[in-house]
Amino acid sequence: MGRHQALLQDVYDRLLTRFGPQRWWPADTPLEMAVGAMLTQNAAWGNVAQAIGNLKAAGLLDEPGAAERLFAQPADYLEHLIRPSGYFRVKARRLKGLLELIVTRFGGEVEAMGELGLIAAREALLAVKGVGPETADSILLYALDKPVFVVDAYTRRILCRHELVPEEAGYDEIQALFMDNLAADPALFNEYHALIVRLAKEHCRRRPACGGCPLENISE
DNA sequence: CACCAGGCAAGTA
DNA sequence: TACTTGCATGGT
Repeated sequence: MGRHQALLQDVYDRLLTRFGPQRWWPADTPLEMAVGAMLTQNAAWGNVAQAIGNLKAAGLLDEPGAAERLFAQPADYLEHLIRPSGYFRVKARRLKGLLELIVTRFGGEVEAMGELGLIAAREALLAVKGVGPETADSILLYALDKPVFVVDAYTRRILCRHELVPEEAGYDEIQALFMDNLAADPALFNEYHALIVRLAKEHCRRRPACGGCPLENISE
């Protein structure tokens, strides 16, 4: 464990006290979670929710057999349904790639990926075009319950602002800060990431300095 | 109107 | 390897 243990725990405690448990990921099934992870890339969640709503209304997320059914749809139909989430042509293609992995290697069951273990599952996910570190880790944590910390743009912004990581820090470096300083607990990582997103949405939207921010005056 | 949102890969030098 | 650009919608 590193030397920022107490600080990161303090930040977590403040966020949890302020906002309460977030109960993430907002999805009914592991497949819906994975689809949402793809669609939310550089997109507002409200738009993603519309896209997911379209998929549900079309019956394409109803288990069992949802992955196979989704995978079987023509590209232009998928594009049409996910259109509100933006980048719809690229995302339809990428979603297809993720579904191919799920269907052909795991019998259409997202959870079955967990049997590979953390390292191998992450590798398999990252091999899919359109799945980068954040998307892979989101699926590992929120669908497979693996102890991985998810780093997103908010996490980076907050850490930089409080000078806990350098501006040029890479994904792995930021992830390591959390994972080297906290117990490898999926429930903790789950809640922590969700709380960071909540903080960013609620508080740090267009505010030069975080007045009244729960993270004011954090120190080592 | 401009700007941004829970990224990622392809193109360029 | 390091930097830049394309992708696209809907809300503020």
